[in-house]
Amino acid sequence: MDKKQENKKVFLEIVKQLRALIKDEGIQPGEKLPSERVLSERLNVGRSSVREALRSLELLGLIETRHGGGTFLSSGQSHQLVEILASFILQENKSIDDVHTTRRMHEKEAIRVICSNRSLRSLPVWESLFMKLELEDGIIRDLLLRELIIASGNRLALKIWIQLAAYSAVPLKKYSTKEEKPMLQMLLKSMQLGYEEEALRAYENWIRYINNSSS
Amino acid sequence: MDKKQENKKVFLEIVKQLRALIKDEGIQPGEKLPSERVLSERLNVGRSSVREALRSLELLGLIETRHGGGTFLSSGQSHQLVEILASFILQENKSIDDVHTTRRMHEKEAIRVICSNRSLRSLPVWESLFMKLELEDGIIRDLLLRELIIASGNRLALKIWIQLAAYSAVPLKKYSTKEEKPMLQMLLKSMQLGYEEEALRAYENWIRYINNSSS
DNA sequence: AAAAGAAAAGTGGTCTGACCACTTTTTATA
DNA sequence: TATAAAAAGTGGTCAGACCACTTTTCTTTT
Repeated sequence: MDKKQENKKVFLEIVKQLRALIKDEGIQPGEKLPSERVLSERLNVGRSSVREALRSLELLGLIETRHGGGTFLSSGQSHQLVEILASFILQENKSIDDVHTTRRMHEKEAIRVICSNRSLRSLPVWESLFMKLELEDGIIRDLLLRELIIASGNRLALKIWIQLAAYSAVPLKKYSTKEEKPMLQMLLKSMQLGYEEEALRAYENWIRYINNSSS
Repeated sequence: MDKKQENKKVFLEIVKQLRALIKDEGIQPGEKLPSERVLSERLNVGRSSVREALRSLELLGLIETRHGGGTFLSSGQSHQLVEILASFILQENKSIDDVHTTRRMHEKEAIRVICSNRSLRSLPVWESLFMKLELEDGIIRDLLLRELIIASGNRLALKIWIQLAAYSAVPLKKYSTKEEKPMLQMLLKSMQLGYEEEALRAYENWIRYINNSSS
């Protein structure tokens, strides 16, 4: 009775073999994969089966496809996944708020992590951003936030954050305004000094400002 | 020069149409979708194209397929996505730590949210869990954590957390031991009273205990 | 010889038809 | 009525064909 339910799913097997091939071949992100016809021959399966596997990986954002050009291992982030999630999983209205909230959670956590770690606090990138704020008119908001996530050292969190950011991106006003400068400076300085509460407060103020100014 | 780069991707168009069809038809989770051949006819595309779209949705866990039986709207959550993430995205060793860290971040954030909201603090589920701790030998650890995430009200965070929890699940010792009881009681009580710092401290202690006892 | 243009080869995108394996439904039989 | 057999329905896979687009190669022109 207790049948083991041998999960056959040949289609998933191809995905697995593709992964092995990529590893064995040492294909790096951005590089080209063998053509569908070659893969079909190499794996001893039909081309349509190969395509079904490739299409799935494409939806996940793991590969990129150029008509007439070839198939490539994805280098950067993708927004396919988030679009699908958006349309299928997140059907309710509240979902957009959730994306926003979750995104902010990652950012706050990154600030906490950085504040509590001395070597992260003294990363040269903060001083660099501080200077940039002083010299230039504004900086790209997401750029600063991405640096925070990167510095926190959690690559999975970065992956997730990129997806969330891609979805909740604000079309207008990507650059910070003059009004934001003191808040951002406060955030960076507090962080460099390890003042967690003040850094978070500055962050909250900033986000509040962004939300109000965009509405 | 500023070409809009009209994203054509016919393959994604089919996914979109499938979604519309599901909505229009009012197909509920667990129910059957039209057959591939019918879909092919209905959407005016080849069967192979339909399959490519379906395979992608299957990999995402949004549909389930039974050989000879049909295609069904997925009811519960799936673990395909997490497996793919595990094998493709999370290749490094550090990645397991990242999953753990990210998961804990979600849990901590949930605690913060609950503590800072009066109606969430006074949810009957906490008292119920408190009682259960008193009466029974132990409770399922993830059960309590899931309640936290659910209560925090962020459905996206819940989705993500479920995936992370599925991946980082500890095989042994799913149930809490006697030693954990005071920590959990402390966590619940602090939370009910809105003592954020104490709740977080209790949580940290508990997690630390779990990590030590499982290693 | 170098540059420009044209042809060829390579590659993904899609469709059709066929056959197999499995499940569900219908029909025929005991 | 119950059981068994046949049929229909459905997903799984493959092969071939054609199209659209890109890259490479070759030819022509300057």
